[in-house]
Amino acid sequence: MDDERRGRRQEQIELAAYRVLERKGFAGATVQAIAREARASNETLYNWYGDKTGLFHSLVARNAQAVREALQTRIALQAPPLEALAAVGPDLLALLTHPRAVALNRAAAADPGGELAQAIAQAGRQTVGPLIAQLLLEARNRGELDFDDAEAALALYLDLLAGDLQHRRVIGLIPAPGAQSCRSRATLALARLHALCADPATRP
Amino acid sequence: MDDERRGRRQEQIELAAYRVLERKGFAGATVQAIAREARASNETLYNWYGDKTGLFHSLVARNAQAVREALQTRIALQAPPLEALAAVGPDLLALLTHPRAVALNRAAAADPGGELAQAIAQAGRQTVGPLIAQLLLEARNRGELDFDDAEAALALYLDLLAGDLQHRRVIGLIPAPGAQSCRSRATLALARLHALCADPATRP
DNA sequence: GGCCATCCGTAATGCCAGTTACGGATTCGG
DNA sequence: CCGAATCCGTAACTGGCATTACGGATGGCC
Repeated sequence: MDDERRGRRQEQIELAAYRVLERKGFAGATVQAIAREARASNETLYNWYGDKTGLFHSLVARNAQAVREALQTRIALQAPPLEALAAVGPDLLALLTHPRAVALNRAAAADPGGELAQAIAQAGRQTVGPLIAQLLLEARNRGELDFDDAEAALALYLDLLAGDLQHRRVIGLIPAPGAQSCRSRATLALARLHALCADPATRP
Repeated sequence: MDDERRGRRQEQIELAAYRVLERKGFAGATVQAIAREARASNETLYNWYGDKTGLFHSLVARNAQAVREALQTRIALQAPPLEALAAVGPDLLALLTHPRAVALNRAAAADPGGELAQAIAQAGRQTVGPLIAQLLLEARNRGELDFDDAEAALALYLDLLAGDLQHRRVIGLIPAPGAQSCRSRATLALARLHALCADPATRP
């Protein structure tokens, strides 16, 4: 089997794994259940991923890649940074609260070894953070936003955008917000970021 | 065994359970491990709590009670509501990110039945929400804060205070913030809430 | 075509955890 | 004091899961 065929087969397997994970949760996402859903054998999965943790590592990485591409695609459609941020905010919120992301975060919370958390942290540093921070810096360069510390500005924006929604999704307290809810929350977050940046006492 | 003795014994058992949960995580907090730590027998635990989920239900409830009492004690020491809020903010943030709260939230994330999530939600409705909302309403009554919707004001305050800290704690991305960090974050959250309430465009 | 590597479907192995059961010790109530 | 209930420490039972193994089918290479 050449690399391309194997890549396609792995995608099939990993999409099957997401389905099982979202339907049955981490406890129900046994290697047997995933193998059955993917019509693959245990042996193949262990040969290709090493062990169960290795398989979940790949699930985290693939999802992060998908998130990054979705955000980059949305950002590429807009020229001014604040317009891009206004456009990408709802998308980002929807992705953060999506059943797949929630299921992966739940797996990390349940993972005794802490490895999935590491994988999620690493993926986040290459995904959401830099993209949004770049937009914030460009807006500052154009004099449209004022802040001293880009990291703090990014953190404030995410607090206003998502707040504790991810937490409540992961614990299972709320359903995913709808598209309208994501839009209005993102709009309000941007307005509030703008207002707080304008005042030296509250500026990040 | 009379009720009072049994109550004291149950507290011992539940404190032992917290220790095991915080040390070993949900996967490691087996009924056997908890029984050993508490020097109790399986049979007693099953007689008193029904099953493992029942035991964890009690852990959630006991922690919520402790949180409520800690907040009420802190609030009772202050007279004006904004001063009370300034005093209770750091405490609240420390409690939300405390290893015990994190361990219980992790258990809820890992719990396939969703029952612990329900217990946590129920506890939250009787704990943090009403206490803080009461302070916000009193501040509004004194003309010190302006908002249209108390629920939205409460949500904004919590977003500014805790943001995604709980989420990152539960997933295992960050250690608990120190006391100084809780204080400065709580102070900034209150200043930002004040600023956003003063502007009709950003007011909750 | 033949040989080898790999994948699939299935079975087997070993370990673990939730739960129940048991004998002896302790406590409680009459 | 005696009998019953309950707790403690320990063992047993059952089922499930991660992982490994196996026979047959498939695909690739010479």
